[in-house]
Amino acid sequence: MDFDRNSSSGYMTNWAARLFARAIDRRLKPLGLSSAHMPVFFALARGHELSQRQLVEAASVEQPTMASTLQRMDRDGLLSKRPSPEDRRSTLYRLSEKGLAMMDQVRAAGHEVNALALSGMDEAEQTAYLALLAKAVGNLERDEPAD
Amino acid sequence: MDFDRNSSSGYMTNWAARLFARAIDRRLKPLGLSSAHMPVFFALARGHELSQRQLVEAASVEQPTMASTLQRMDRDGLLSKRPSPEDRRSTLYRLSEKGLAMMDQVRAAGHEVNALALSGMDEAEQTAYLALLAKAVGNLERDEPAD
DNA sequence: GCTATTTATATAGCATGCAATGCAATTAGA
DNA sequence: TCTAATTGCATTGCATGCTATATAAATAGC
Repeated sequence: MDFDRNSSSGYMTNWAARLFARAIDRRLKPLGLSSAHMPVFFALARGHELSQRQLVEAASVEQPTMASTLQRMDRDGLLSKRPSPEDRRSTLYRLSEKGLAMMDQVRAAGHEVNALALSGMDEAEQTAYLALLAKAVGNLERDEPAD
Repeated sequence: MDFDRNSSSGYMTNWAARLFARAIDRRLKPLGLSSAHMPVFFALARGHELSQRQLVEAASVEQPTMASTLQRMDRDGLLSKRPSPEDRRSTLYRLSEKGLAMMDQVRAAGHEVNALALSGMDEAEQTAYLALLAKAVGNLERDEPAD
């Protein structure tokens, strides 16, 4: 029996994730933004100020990934930084005026794509979709090497 | 109301997909393989010979993505190529002996990670997981620009 | 048969993500 | 207080994925 991609949860999850990212990217591209910026935007909503470490937690990506995302966002004028007054190793990040001005559109793109992806599912199915993903995430996290 | 990542289907799908890939990569790394190789392996199972175009279809990635995946696999001795006798633009790919010898382990890694991710779900939930992903994929594909 | 279109692939350039490593500042333990 | 461990971050190097573009071969329309 061959491996049928449509019966592989890993393959289907990966495929859906790439389509999600592309759908977001098409909508945010006119703003010079992309899907990787979204967790940073939401974490820094309403003027919140966070360290790189806190942003790593918020986005569940590895530290070097967040480091380069922040570098690009800073390069593009989306962020404002200052050294942490508490810890000389650490930098605190906020959204710049330019970044804050894009928040509504970022939020709208997220809602639009989520709604599109879930269209045709009833309330129970949408809830199940999130619950099953959360279950898979929990299962797979137990396979991750200890922190 | 803030954006809660656990309530965003896009965020959760992306997160699960990254965990899937990492779980696969940890298992295949000793073989010098990774998750991106899997759809190529399965498409070329049992000595099947396919063009780049057919592999693009099988993996649902864009053509330049498949081109560089095949380049790396060829570099690593996993493939055997020959010009298509039918079409002078096209190259046909097969798994090399070395590649074929890894097939069982690739398959095992796939099954193991799928089983892990779905553990704790009953039969109906596992079916629902795949069906809901398929639904989301279908919805998001309708958002893709015309081919 | 000749031109226009389509198709198969290649390439450039970039973003995103990872593991591995190194360094400096902080904290814990004796 | 002094050393050892931990923590926060930067950097390197690479794979994977995308869009945009180019080129050659094949096909279609006339």
